[in-house]
Amino acid sequence: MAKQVKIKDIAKMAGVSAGTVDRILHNRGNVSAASQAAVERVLAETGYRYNIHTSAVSLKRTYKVIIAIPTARKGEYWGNIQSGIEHAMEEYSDVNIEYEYAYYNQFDIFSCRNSFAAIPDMDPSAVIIGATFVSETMILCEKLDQKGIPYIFVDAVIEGTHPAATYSSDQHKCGRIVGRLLNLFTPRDAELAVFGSRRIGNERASNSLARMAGLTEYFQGLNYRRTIKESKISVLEPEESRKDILQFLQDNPAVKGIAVLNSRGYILADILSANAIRDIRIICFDLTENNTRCIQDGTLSAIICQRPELQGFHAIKATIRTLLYNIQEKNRHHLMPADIIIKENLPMYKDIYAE
Amino acid sequence: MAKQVKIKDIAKMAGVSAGTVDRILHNRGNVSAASQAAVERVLAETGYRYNIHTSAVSLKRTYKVIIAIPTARKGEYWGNIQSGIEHAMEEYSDVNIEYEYAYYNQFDIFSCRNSFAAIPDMDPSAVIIGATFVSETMILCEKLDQKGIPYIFVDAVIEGTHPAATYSSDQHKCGRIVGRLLNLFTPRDAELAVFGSRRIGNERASNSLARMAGLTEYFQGLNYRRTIKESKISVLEPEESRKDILQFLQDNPAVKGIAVLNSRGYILADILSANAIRDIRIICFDLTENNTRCIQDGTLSAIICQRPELQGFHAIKATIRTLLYNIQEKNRHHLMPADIIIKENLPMYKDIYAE
DNA sequence: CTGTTAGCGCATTCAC
DNA sequence: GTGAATGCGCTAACAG
Repeated sequence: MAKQVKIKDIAKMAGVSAGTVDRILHNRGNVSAASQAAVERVLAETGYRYNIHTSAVSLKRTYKVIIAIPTARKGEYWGNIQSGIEHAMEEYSDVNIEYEYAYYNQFDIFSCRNSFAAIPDMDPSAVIIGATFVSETMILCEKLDQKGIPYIFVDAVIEGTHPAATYSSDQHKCGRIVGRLLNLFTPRDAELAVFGSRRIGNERASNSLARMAGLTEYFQGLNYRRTIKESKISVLEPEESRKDILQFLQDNPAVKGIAVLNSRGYILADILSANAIRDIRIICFDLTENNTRCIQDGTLSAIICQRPELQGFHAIKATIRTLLYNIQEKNRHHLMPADIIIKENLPMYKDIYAE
Repeated sequence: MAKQVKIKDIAKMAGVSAGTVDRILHNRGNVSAASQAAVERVLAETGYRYNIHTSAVSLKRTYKVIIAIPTARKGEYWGNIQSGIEHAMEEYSDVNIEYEYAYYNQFDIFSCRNSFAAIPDMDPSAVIIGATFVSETMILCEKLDQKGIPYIFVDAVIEGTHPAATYSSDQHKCGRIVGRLLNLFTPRDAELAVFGSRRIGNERASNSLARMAGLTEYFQGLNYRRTIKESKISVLEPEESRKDILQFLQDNPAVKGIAVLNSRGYILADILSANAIRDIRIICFDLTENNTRCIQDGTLSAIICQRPELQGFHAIKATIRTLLYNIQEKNRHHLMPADIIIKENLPMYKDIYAE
């Protein structure tokens, strides 16, 4: 509870006026090298940080943050990220920050391309990016890099970019967790299966791949072997997908545990219950409304949840830090924990918000 | 992003001056009934909330929060609650809030009694209570009620008190979770055991009891029966406890899964590994340093964690809300989720803090 | 009882 | 280039 240093104190210590300190703090220029050096030394010594809230009162400019994420409904994964974002915006409503969405359809690469193309001209102070399509995201980031506009990733991190911060989960570790849970939920002699997404190149494919690698690694680390089959679910052709899945199960009657490496576990769960198949355990990702329902009625055994609200919430906090204190943070990559959700602890997660 | 209403706007709308609005906002008195009514109506209509940060700039008084919790080291349960508290205090350092600890020894009822007795005379604006001993806590709360000092519970909620907010977990549900995990980790024909604390009346006994009830209920709900033995661990007499435990295991060789209903699972784990007993699965509570170590080396199978940092963090936020906006919140009881931590997701939880 | 004024930490504007 | 002056939302002290 040491008394906070004020801008006037800094000015006095450096032998200049408050105005000069302010010019340096927000590098507005028009400062002599001598003053610059003197003030910066005092700034470093004291570790001074101005009060963003009182600053906001007199600050004229307002920052505009573009949120580039897929469209989603309330209870879905991206909807939860959005909730966290809006929650944080509300909490920091006294800071002069506006935001605007640049939505895109996560199943449509052209929609993403269009949406992202418009962003650099929206005059953003910063951009929060929920990346789905790798090359589209890289193109956007390159433009932002050129303009010196900071960007922050949620959910996934795209290699080769220069984000100011990232909030995501270690998908490889998530894959290991799924492996362990499958192992727990099924007898050792049962066969297992992994379901990915049908389409490649889009839809957080990199996440799915990392999860797959982790899962595979987990089973390789065991001192015994388990049989693991592979198949896919197609969201776009549900009827065909349904037939494929039933055929797969008929062909592989020994499969008693299935990992779905995305949020569509409920689709599989619904198909199984519609066909009165009750002895197959399913694990998938993301605490969406549909998955919640299936956990409750027991058709889904576990969900891995990566705290989307918290990701959104933190992304805004990081944005504010980046824009207001213009310092580079040492640890830019923040990993969310992977919560294991089963029927017994599900109710405790339902009302919990970001912060 | 609707433009915020300011105190001057309220004054204009109600036909009074800003000074009068301020007097009403902080019920400082010296206001006519007519003005009071007019302003309150506008306040309600607009849903106005003053900016606590700019307020703090001109506010003379400073609030003093007493933190009444058990002493603990950094990595322990109460240490984590304390981290959350200090983290929040740092984040809100611009608001005029001071804090002071009123520590007590969670194993010594007299220490608690002494510590709590001094609190009402410390001139607190609010008190955050980590309750261990029920009657001592009730006595304190009664005094605080009389003085009109708000208090907030973390970790446990004591019945018959009137807290402004509570942050805890549903211990009964936690017990069910432990039951489910025990069931998953052990073969159906194995016997199970539950270890509580030796001393009664203290040490979050109410938490342990609720956990026990939930666990029992879980096993009663199964359509088959499992044998569950009971025993205790004594922290105060470790050597004797060690012998008791080994004796217990010798007497009950069929026991292959043990639930420890508090944070001392590592004690049991250490005893088992010292005696080269490897086929017993242990589950306990709280992500302390010792338990972390045992999860890592595999001697502990799972931990239930109730986000102590988050509890502490939220307790401070609630304190600030209570003191600064003096409104009663509808939902005073906030339940933390119970995270299931196993070897595979442990590393993801290690660095995560409150917010 | 009430409106006015000064001042908090800060950003901005404007003389110098 | 720089300091002094003004205003932001708010509280506090003062005069009526």
